[in-house]
Amino acid sequence: MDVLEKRKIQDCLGLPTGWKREEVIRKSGLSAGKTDIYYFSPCGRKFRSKPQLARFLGDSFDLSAFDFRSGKQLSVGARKSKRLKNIQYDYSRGLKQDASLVLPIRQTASIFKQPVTLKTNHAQNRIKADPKQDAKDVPKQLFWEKRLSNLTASDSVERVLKAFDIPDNLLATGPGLTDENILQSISSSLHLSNHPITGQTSSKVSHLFPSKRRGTMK
DNA sequence: AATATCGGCGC
DNA sequence: GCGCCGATATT
Repeated sequence: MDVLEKRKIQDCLGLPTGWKREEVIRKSGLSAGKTDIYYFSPCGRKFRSKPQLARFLGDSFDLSAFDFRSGKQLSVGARKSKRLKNIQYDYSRGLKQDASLVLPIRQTASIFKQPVTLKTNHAQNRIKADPKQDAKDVPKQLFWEKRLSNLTASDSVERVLKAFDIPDNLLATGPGLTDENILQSISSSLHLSNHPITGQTSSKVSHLFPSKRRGTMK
């Protein structure tokens, strides 16, 4: 791997997942030597200015502290200090919400051992298929809705839309679940099933693990 | 036509 | 001086 490639990869570190920053040096003309900065979103779209980036991300993102040229966040102390040696490397703030586009599918792999019961309707088998039990929902990962955290809706010009406000009588009970997670959870429930959508119906504290297990939104 | 590159306006 | 984006070159 050559030096240039290495440099590019280092530029990627610190940027939100999937985003890439490119530095192009002009090699001819009156402005030879000048460098242009480009960003590429996870879906491959190119951005060549901060306003363009802001238009794409929408109003819910604060890019005021983001320096487009350097790709870094301006630290609060950077104003008066000549020494820019140790800048805070927290770019995840500004672009966080738009990060990777991982589909919200179940990702349980076969390498994770799970109990399996073979069921047949053959007369000699003790365990037969139980229609009631089989109709139950397949198990989901706890707080699987968090997989939707980085997904946002876009309008016709690919501008990210701001999420709806939700009624304040809806409360999340899981760790780190935000209002956006709730909205995404409800939306996906509407999309995936015909069943009525309810909030948490069982006790807040599980009788199995009274001290630990918490409920989540259905 | 789409993309890469440079010019140059305007703050 | 420099960011931004239109103009022009390139594929």
